Amino acid sequence: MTDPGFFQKVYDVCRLIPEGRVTSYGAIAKYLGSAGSARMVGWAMNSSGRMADVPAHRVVNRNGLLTGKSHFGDSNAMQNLLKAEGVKVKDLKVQDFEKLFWDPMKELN
DNA sequence: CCGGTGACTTTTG
DNA sequence: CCAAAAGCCACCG
Repeated sequence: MTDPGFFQKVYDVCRLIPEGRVTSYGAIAKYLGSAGSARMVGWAMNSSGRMADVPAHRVVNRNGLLTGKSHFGDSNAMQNLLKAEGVKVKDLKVQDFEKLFWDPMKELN
């Protein structure tokens, strides 16, 4: 709390993602000031389930591809969650990704 | 302090 | 077009 690490920030940003919107690991990493540590963002999500309930399904890779779906348990879980929020997903890929892309740098400033 | 690790990203072959 | 490698950096033991 007094010493928020990278992970803690990642959780916070993920929870700030509005429904029906998505973002990329790199964007979050960049927002945190550590561009290039995109992998750490994904890794943080891996622990997120144990430390905090984070909508990791709103975070996808740079192509809008649901790369992390494998960690949800079922391949359809992540895709299903996004669809439930109004995000169109096809073949584990976000449709209109550019339109639904939520940039913390821009939105949160 | 050091090494392993990883849900990324980009470049090369 | 598909496959592989490297660069990247923070957390954990």
